[in-house]
Amino acid sequence: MTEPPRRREPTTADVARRAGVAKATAARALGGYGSVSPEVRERVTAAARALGYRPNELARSMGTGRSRTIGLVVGDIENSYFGLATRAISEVAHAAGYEVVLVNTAERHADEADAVRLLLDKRVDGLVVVPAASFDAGHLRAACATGRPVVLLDRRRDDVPALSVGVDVVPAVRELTGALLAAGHRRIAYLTSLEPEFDHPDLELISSPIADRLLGMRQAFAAAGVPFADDLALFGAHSPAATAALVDRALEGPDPATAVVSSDAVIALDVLTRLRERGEDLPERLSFASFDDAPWAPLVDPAVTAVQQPIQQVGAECARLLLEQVRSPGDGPDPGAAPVVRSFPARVVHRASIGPAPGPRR
Amino acid sequence: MTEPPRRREPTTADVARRAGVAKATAARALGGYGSVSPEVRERVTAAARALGYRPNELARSMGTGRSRTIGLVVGDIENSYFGLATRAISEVAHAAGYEVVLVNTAERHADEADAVRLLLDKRVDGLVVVPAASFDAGHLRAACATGRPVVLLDRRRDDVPALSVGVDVVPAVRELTGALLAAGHRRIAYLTSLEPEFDHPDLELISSPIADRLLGMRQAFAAAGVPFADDLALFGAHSPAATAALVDRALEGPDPATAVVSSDAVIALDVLTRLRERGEDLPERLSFASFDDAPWAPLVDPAVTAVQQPIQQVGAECARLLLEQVRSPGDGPDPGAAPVVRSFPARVVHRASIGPAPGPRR
DNA sequence: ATGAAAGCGCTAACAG
DNA sequence: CTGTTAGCGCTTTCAT
Repeated sequence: MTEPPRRREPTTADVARRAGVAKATAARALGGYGSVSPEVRERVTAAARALGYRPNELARSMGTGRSRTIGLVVGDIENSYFGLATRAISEVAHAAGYEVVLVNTAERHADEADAVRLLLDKRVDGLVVVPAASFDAGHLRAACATGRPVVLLDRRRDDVPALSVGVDVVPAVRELTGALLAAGHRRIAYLTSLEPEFDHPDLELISSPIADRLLGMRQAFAAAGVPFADDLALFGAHSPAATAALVDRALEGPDPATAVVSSDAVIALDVLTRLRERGEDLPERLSFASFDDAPWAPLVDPAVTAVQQPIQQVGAECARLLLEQVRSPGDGPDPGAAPVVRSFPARVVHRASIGPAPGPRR
Repeated sequence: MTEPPRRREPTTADVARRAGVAKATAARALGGYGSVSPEVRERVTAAARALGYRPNELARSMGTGRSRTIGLVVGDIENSYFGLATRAISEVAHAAGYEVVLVNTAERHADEADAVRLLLDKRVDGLVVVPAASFDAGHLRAACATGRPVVLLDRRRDDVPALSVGVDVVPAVRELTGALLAAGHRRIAYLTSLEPEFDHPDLELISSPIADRLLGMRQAFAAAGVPFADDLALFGAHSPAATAALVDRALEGPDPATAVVSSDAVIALDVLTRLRERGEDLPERLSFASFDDAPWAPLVDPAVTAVQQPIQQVGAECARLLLEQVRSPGDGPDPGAAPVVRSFPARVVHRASIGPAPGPRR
């Protein structure tokens, strides 16, 4: 039934021999370049089929210098936010005949740098990176310097000459915060998984999405003429336990939060779990909202108000822009020019988890 | 600051010239094989650093015949079940110095076949595939025939000489179904996204996980001496609308279901949404359970009883077995031998969504 | 349109 | 230990 497993895979030379033509001719017919007479092409493809020939893409890439592969470096695929982005990117890439090499860095900067280097060594034609929070972007600048296109996903870096595609959350955050302020909340906690070491004046550089969220909150407070106290901007929600501790911190002490906002859907789950454990009354005595409108948000009790971010559009656009550059080399942004940023607007989905601020507790 | 962007990337030859040694010597020092005197090695690495040399992995792979890359073909990464598997696989692979090329097939058989072929053409060292439901596994057999190791994830195929790693759900399904039967349920609906065309005697071949679920249910019914009516095994829950329609079908008619079980967490969300819309009383008048214990399962109301599947372990083991074969070529299973299967047990997490079967409705 | 031959950047086999 | 010489399988001149 099955043909005897050949030790050596057939090459263009084998096909050429069998078809009685020169190696180059066979290669042309097989590779679909140059020109071959219909008759010869037919003979060659027949020989190829008979031999079970398959092109060696490695060799092909070596000759052409293009691998039809793009690299994707993400902090955490199991966060469905990035899962959706990954899906959109690979969809677009695949439609254009490109493959995606995925590297998960667990948000570790060193792994990210290694990944970028290795992908470049593997000669990917372009790179999509979700940069982990870090002061150092040398690896990204180095990547750009190779001349291969790089696109930043979800996070901007002013110090990297690459375009970036993300979500414009500021207006949505303003709206959300405004709604909370209008409901009488003054003490609003914000939880992010970002490490406390990054709670730093250069936050905009280190993690633009977090900076944007904080910026939107500040703007809303300012518009309402309410002083913004950033003692409730809580960093380090990277695990259920850590998040629980931060929730406790927000809800205890002399001037506790009356509303909690989580920076993504993963944290939201941990926050909600902790709030249940504490027996908090939502939305009567405590309000809650989350970034990322997860599919379960409408189903929990109370249904969670969320900032919905069009991450699939972001991913798709990212891939499109990258492939555009991949196809027209030298078209990348000048290392000197201002970084180009494209963003898609987020919107607030109002649900039941926000209520009027309660009177003093107990 | 930044060195002027070189048009041509430096090669071993450039490094060799600058270090005043032969190309092969430089290559040895850089590639970490053969033997070089410490002194020469130092000189070479210095030259490499000065030139900003980076190895061309493509060329390296071409010479060695190994790409240190494995292919991963999955139906749907945005389903966090496979997202977790992907994460585990890439973790293990990465730790072993392997990269992962990911292809999403949207469960389309043709895309899967193309992906497998293309990955082999790109000379991946091995392949992890979650085979989409299909009668035809020719592409997988062809992959095995190349001699490169292939491991099947989550789904078995008796007609493919590859090992497979999955979840043993049968005992858990028996337990879950037994619990429902003990609670008095007789009409239990099961919803799967598998297309109705696959509701076929060869289900075991087409999609072993679905076959297993049905098998476990049948066993539990048999053990309870209750006839199993498979008119409630509902296929085609591939979209919110389709799922809603199936829920309606299960809950209407002369002999409606009193319990619903969904085949995965994505479907669970759609089912719950529809049940809300219909105003069903859970768990008083209707019971519900799901495969995949999603993180939100404890948070919805009522908390969802679920079959928890150790997909991360499965993914990790899959990668381990694959890499083991990758490293010892010729160690793969004989095409003739019985396929090797490794599986990890699922367990039932009992929560509030299952209650006693109600009396007649209305 | 086809053939011959020269690379792509590296590894590998063989001398010295 | 180091240099020389071939490849790996394909693309790409350059002739013819």
